[in-house]
Amino acid sequence: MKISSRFTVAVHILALLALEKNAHCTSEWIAGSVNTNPVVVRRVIGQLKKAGFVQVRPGTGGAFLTKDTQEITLLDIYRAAEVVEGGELFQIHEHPNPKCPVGANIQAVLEVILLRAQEAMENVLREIRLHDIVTALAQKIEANRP
Amino acid sequence: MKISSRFTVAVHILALLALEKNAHCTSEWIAGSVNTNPVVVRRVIGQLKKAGFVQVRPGTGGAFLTKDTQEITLLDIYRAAEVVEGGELFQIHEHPNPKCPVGANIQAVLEVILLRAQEAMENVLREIRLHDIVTALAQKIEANRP
DNA sequence: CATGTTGTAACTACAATGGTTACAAGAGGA
DNA sequence: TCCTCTTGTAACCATTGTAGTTACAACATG
Repeated sequence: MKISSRFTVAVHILALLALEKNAHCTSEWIAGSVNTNPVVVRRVIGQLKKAGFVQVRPGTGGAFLTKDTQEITLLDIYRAAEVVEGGELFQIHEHPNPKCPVGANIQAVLEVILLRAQEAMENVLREIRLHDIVTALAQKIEANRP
Repeated sequence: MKISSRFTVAVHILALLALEKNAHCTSEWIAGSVNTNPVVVRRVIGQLKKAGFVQVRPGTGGAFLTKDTQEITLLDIYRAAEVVEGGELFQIHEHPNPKCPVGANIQAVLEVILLRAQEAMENVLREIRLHDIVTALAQKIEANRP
């Protein structure tokens, strides 16, 4: 099972808000860029609000960033999107037989190793900031200009 | 969504085969240690067979390792268990709007970063061998002896 | 030949995902 | 004031993966 696309959708949304500061970023408009349903966008934005990354103008609508793009790492977004329950990437099979020497100890042995693997992945995400994404996007956009 | 416990079940099974070389390791017996259904065990063993890590005695039954525990890394087992389709950990949302500058470029930008994160995780798994698991288990078993 | 095991199919229950419709509530403009 | 637009949320749906279960033909060995 892959990590839910909620994460990359969240990154997409935040990058959009950063690059289109002056647009009226409604869920409908954002959904047009992501190519999904406005409600899906609102759900993700709800999580980004909870994380304190964005706000939404009441009534008239439109989301905007409330943090500097340097202050948001991909790991922050990953956590905000809640794509892995409890933050634990690996699922260790539960209730192995405690009367079997292997069953009694396998969990403890695996736990430390798999946590290390998870942290290695998260450390890469921690090193990337929204600012880096936006910069890379701006470069590509510039390069593709006719 | 977490990574399927098929992976840790596979590690459990292989460790069991390594530590209990002389036992008659039927799917029923293994299932007793993992605490699951024999058919679940047979399915995982089927994948481990495909990967060339084990064989099963025809007729009489019982699985056994066909590789040295030093030759099997956790990454090998992870791949054999096929816990993430296509080997790609992150799912990038498909078909963003190519007419939007962000939509047209976000996939390319994310792809390289997320692949890097995935590889960091896999590199940790690659460093651990079944032998290390078995050694750690043996130590814990010894320590817990009354 | 009887026994025990495997491999596989088929079915189930359950959960997460992503999409969709619907609608009350709120803010601002005409 | 009323109309319009947007949001937040609930509810529902189809799809998919997971993990467990039953059932059974095929097969080797004692």
